[in-house]
Formats: sequence, structure tokens, C-alpha cells
Amino acid sequence: MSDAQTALKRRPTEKEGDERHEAIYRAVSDAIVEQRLKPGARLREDALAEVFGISRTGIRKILQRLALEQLVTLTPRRGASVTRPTADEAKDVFDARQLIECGLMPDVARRMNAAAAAELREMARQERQALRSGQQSVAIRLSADFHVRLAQLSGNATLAEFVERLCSRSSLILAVYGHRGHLGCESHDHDDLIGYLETGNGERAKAFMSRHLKAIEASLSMVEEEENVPDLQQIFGA
Amino acid sequence: MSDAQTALKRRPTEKEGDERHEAIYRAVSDAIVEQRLKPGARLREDALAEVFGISRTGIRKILQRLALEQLVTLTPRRGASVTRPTADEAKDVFDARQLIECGLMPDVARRMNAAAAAELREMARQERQALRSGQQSVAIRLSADFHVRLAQLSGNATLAEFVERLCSRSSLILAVYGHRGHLGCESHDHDDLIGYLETGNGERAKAFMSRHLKAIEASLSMVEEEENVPDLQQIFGA
DNA sequence: AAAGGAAATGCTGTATACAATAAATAGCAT
DNA sequence: ATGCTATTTATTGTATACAGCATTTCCTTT
Repeated sequence: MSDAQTALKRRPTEKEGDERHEAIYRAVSDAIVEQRLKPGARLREDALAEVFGISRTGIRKILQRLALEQLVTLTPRRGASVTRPTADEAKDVFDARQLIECGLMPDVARRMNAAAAAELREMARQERQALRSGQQSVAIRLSADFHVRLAQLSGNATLAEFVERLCSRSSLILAVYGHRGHLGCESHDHDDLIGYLETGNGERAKAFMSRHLKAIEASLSMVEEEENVPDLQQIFGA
Repeated sequence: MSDAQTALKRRPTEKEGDERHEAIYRAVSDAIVEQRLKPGARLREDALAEVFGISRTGIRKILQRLALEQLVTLTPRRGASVTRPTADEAKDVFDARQLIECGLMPDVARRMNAAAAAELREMARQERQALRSGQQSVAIRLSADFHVRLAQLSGNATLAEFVERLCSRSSLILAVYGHRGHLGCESHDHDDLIGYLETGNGERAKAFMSRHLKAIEASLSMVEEEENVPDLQQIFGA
């Protein structure tokens, strides 16, 4: 591929175009979730267009999609930037996860089988490995992937999609408010959860998921870094 | 303003542009939800662009947003058409509503106050009126608005947004699978619900909402009209 | 007459050019 | 020297032109 790519700017043959778009979307999305693009970072259309070798048109489409998922913020005439989640948003997101992910556990337990359990264990293993090798950002994304896969196993595609969006935003929240060296999810929580699901114990899994999510939320330090416009009144005692 | 508008095609002064886009989005969205645009109807970019007096660029943006909300389906090289919800999707949507809307009721009850109750009663009144005057489509939309407003009162913006999307899709489902003359929501259900919420009885409201949603789902006739490519094998007995 | 193929048309996907606006900077006046 | 204004620059918003697939229609062939 690299030959044709560098040789001359040939037009991608349409089918490739769609895949390329999806790949670029994933690339940007992953970069945000893994905090290689930090909250507040500006995403200039020209720059992205040049990096990925397509025109601004395609970039705009991708940015708008990311904006609807609330990973980037689109301010009129100012362009796109990586969303900086507020404390309120963080609370909403974790409350939503409590409601939805916990509510799904009984369904997941009912539909669990050996193949699914094996797949989940493999995911959990990769996550631990990433954490051990110091790749915290990657671990955060893998953890999100785990939760999403779990939701998909419930059989409800709509709710799974919601969970996917909540997990993306959670990763962003963790990247901002999380402590360094302390991943949201405890190392063996996910394995324990798989255990409960394998035995079909939906209620137990539900309770465990609830504690799991509470633990993540509790691990955050919700100090809003107000680097913009520091409140001088407050700082210098009115 | 009308002078300048009709006199010559002046370029909208930018701020108006955003509002116009939003207005067009609402117009198309409402038309779909109220079934003035029926499922399967094609939405050609040129046609829409001409009707609303903007170029295809803006139309595409709106169509993509509607596609992410699953109100329209975007098939590559074929363009946009109004989504025809499948029976499976309908089930997913109503299951999701059960989980989320019911789960929200205790929060709503806790935050309910006189002003909110009055607003909700007014919405319920308008809905009944629309139903009485035979405007079923409008009533469906007003009913959806009621459920969305309710979710917003929970204080969780994220979940409220999810409910909004679920209600849009529900309207589409009702428009397709609902019986004529039988609106999903019973006439006085919403008023009863407001009553429970006003007294702060969250659990009662939750149970009522659950029955309410079950009643709507039960009122649907889930026959998938397969008007495209009728299966002649099946029809004429193989 | 029916079926298959080829040309024409309609519509979308992409890029690019242009217009408009917000930020940055320099110049001027006080 | 500081504050305000004007100009310049950087970047987005919109329209339009062009290229490519899909569908349809008409012609040819069996």
C-alpha cells in the first residue's frame, strides 16, 4: 500500500475510502481515549487532513461524529478541541453506568457461555499485562473495551452502544481526574466478575459491578483544574 | 427581515446560519417522527437542499446526525432513507426504556416541585387535546416530549439524552407498528404518573412507568411488513 | 418475445475554492 | 508607557465543481 500511497495521490477506490474513514476515526478516538491527545488540545482541520492524507471534508465528518459522542467539543468559528469533562459530567456518566451496566448483569449472566467467558478472560489478561508493563493509557482503553464487550453480551445492541459511549467518556474522565499509577479498575476485579457470570449468578454480578464502578469513581480526585481565568478574588481573599 | 429574505438570496449572517441548521434538523426530525416522512422514504440531498434553500453540504451534516440517532439509514452510494425499525430493534428500544426510564423515576420524584409538575400537566393536556382532535402523529410526538422532559428532571443530562434518542426511535416504531386510533400512551396515564411523582412516591412511580411502557409495547402489532421483494415462495406455498 | 448487455442518467463522495469571522499584532494617541 | 483601535493573519463555514458508482432504459440478439 505504501508504494501507491507515496507514489502519487491516487484517489482511493471508494470501498477503501470508507474503511479509511473508519480507521481514521478509530485512530483519533483511540488517541483521545489514551490521552495522547490531552483534553483541551485543539484539533485543527488542516493539520488532521494533512496527517491522514485526506481533505478537510472527511475530517469534518469525523470530528462531527466525535462531537456527538462528546469526545471532542465543537465551538463555532473556533474549531474542535478534545473535550475536558467537568465534574458534573463525570458524575452523570458514572451514575448512568451504575444504572445501565448493573441493570444488564442479569441478562449477561443468563446468556453467558464458555466461549464468551474465554474471550473475556483473554481481554482481562491483556489488560493486566498492559498495566504491568506500565502502559497505563493502553490499559485504560482495554478496560473500557472489556466493559463494552460485556454489555454487548447482553444481547441489547442499543444499550451496548450507550455503554460504549459511556466508557469512552469514562476513559477521558480517568485520564483527567485519575491518579497516576492507579488504574480505575482493580487488577483482578474483572476476573472475579467473569467468575460470577459463569456460574449464572446475575444478582451477585450486579452487586459486584456496582461496587466495582463505585470504586473507580471513588478513586478519582475531582479537583477541577481551573487553569483558565483563575479566580483572583478567591485566591487573594477577596 | 422578510423583505431582505425574499428580495434576493442574501447570505445568512452566520449566526442565523446555525439557527437555521438547527431548525432544519428539527423540521426533518419532526417530519420523520410524525410519519409525514414514512419509513423507507428516500431523502435525496438535492431535493432537501432545494426545499430548505441551503446547499448539499449543510444537508449532509444534518443527515449524518440523524443517521447517528438512527432515524435515517445511510447506505453507501445509495443515499439516505427513513429508517424502518425492525422488530428486534423495537424490542431493544423498549427494553432499554424499561431499564433507564424506570430507574430514573426515584430521582425524578426526589427533585419534583410545583413548577415542574405544572409544566408536565400542561404537556399532558396538550397531548390529550391533540389526540381528541385526531392529530395522532402530533400526539405521538408530544408524548415523546413528555417522557423526555421527565428524564431531564432527573438532573442527569447524559441519561436524559439517551431517553431522548430512545423516544424518537419509539415514535418511529409506533408509527410503523402501532394501530391506527390507538396511541401508545393511554390518555390519562401521564396525569396519574405526575400524581405519584408529586407525592414523592418514587417506587410507585417506577412501577407505574414499568406498566405504562409494557402497555405501549403490548399495543404494537409486530408484523414485519415485507413490502420489498415479497417472498413468492412463501406466499404461493412453495 | 424475452433476456442480456451497453449506454445514459441520476445521485452520492470527495476535494477545493472562496467568503466570513475571530484572534493576534502593530500602530497610534493620550 | 498604557490602552484602544485598525490591520493582518489564521482558521472555520459554505458552496460548487468534478469524478465515480448504481440504476434504469433501450437496443440487440437468440
